[in-house]
Amino acid sequence: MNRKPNLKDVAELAGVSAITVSRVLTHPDKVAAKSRQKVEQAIAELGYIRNHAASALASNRSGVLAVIIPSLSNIVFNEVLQGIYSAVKPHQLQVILGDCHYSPLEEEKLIATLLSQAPEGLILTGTDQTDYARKLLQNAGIPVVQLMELTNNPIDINIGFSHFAAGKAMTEHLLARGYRRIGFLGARMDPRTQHRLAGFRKAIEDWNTANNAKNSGAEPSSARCEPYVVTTSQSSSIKLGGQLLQSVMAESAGQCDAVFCCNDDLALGALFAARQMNLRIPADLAIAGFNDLEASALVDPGITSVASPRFAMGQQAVELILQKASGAQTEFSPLDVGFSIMVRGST
Amino acid sequence: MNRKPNLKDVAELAGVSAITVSRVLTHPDKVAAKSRQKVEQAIAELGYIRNHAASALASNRSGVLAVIIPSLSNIVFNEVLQGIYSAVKPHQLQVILGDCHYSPLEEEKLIATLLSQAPEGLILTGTDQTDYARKLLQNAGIPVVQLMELTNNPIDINIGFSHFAAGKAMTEHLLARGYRRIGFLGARMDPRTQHRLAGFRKAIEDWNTANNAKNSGAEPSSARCEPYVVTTSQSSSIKLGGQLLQSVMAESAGQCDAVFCCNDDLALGALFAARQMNLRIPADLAIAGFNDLEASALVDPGITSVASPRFAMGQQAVELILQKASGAQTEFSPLDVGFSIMVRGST
DNA sequence: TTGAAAGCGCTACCAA
DNA sequence: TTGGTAGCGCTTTCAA
Repeated sequence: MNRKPNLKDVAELAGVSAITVSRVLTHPDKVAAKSRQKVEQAIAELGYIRNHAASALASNRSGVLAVIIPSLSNIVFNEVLQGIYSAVKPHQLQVILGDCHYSPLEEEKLIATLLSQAPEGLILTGTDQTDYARKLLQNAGIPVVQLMELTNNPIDINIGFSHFAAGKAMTEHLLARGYRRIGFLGARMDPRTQHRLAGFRKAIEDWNTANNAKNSGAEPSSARCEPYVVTTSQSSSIKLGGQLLQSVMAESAGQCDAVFCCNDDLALGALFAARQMNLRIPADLAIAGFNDLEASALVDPGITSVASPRFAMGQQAVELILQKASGAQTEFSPLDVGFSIMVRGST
Repeated sequence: MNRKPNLKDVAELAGVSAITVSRVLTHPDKVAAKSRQKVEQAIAELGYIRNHAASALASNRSGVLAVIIPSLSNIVFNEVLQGIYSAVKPHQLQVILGDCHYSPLEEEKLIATLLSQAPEGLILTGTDQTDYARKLLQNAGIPVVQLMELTNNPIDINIGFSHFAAGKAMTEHLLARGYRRIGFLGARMDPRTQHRLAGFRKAIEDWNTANNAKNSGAEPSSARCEPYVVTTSQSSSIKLGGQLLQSVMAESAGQCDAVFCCNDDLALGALFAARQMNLRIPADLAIAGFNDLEASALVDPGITSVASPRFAMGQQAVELILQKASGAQTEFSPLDVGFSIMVRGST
């Protein structure tokens, strides 16, 4: 026989019926030890591998979890993925992964494609899906997680933290440290980056308001905090961080005394460039980042950054999907996993 | 109607037969424009999504490409993945990805699992599969790529470069620069790392032999090159690079004048640690790495490193799989993509 | 604990 | 260009 063996072949060899073989594969404990042994031996002998498509069709369970991330090159999503894989492991689930390159339209297409696999659940990054994508997902009848970021209008399950609050908190940290001419370096400007920028602006606005109130009458100009915002749609890289630092220095006529980088890649690039410009850090220039990458803690000085539980978010996403899929009627209000500011020498 | 619409529903609504709808989905050009339009409208109206399992079962084509990498956290494999995804895009293929954590046994299990999806092809990292895994793959009757590394006994298609040659070439570079007390810092010690180490040893052995021949009679000890090898099975990280540098300095009683790190993470860590030890680079200590990460070019001094075409390897793997799957009888001898040494300030 | 029959939703094959 | 028929390999349901 040359074709691949199927259930029936195994059954014949083992001297049982096909369904018994099927049971050995899915509920081994519901089969008598004797039969099970015979079946297992037949499987080994034939090198039988169960046909997933047939199994999925008959059982209406695909055993597939779909995941869409915005970028394969950004290590941040790798950590989320690791969490997802670690949580998936004990359950018989395969992950199919899509990369939407930060594009909601690509994401929409991917969703349509991935849904045809009838996944048990779907994990998305961010909360900015197209209307059509939302509709597709609502009709799909499977648990959906929007990860990394919070929204008050989730499709289904929502796990993340407020990038606005994080951006605001980091800016407040810089203000508290006495920096008053603060630059914001932003690349790619995806929604989460924009929220960080909004938080940055709000913190400065609040500070200026509060400060004006105190010093009313006095010359306000010297007491104001001056924001310098430099952004680009280019995708983020270490190198770009150095370039953006030069831009902000040019724009501020060298007055900028701190930069808040929308991620740690930019921050590292800014740090390297600042060294070459002979700026002392943090005396001449403070540098803050976002994501708390390993390198940020190890460069000298260490870069102050925003940490968030990425691995745990990935795990939670899987767990909540499985809970929901198994019919638990728990209410999943948006789940805020929080963030923390890792203060280091750069600020 | 509450259940999900199927082909038949679409067919009825469009006033055609089921098979015509199927054709619209797979070979739209083989259907009259008029019918096609009706069908497409019906699909949109019902929000129909084709059942992949049924399609795969009936057609015996899964539309799935299986990929196994040793680590999700190592950015090196991300670049390979990006190549794979970019090549897969124009073809209707979904990627299912497994992470075997550098373990051949986990890899074997993953192979068995992934094969049940009847993938059109399978991409593996490295050439160190278990015997059972090899047997599974040989019986699977699908194109298999072993990527990243060369072997003279490939399972099927083999694309990569010689890590031995690269390790040797880098060491020769250090020797040519005049370094004589060279350390090798190795972490995780997967097969490719071991080949790099073997290349390191060979280069030094060759050099000592050649040198002995020239200076026969003279005091050989001062003319010998001294290798210091420090390895650990811990997984690689920037931080670990600093620790290993300290070990090699301790072991060599501070005599070590160059370190070849098995990857750039270690090299970065070594660089940061060397700075804190007030070592001038490359005067007091040369540092060489492997993989040519972005940061290696941007730190000061830049880290000399081995570059390889990772993105292109991923692409090629997909392309050769598709070629082979479509019956092209090309002979695929191991494909050496080569490497290059990026010389920078650190050496 | 085991088995027989039916059918999941789609596509290959052939015929019109 | 279109359609009818059959069947992919498995699991569900029900009965023994």
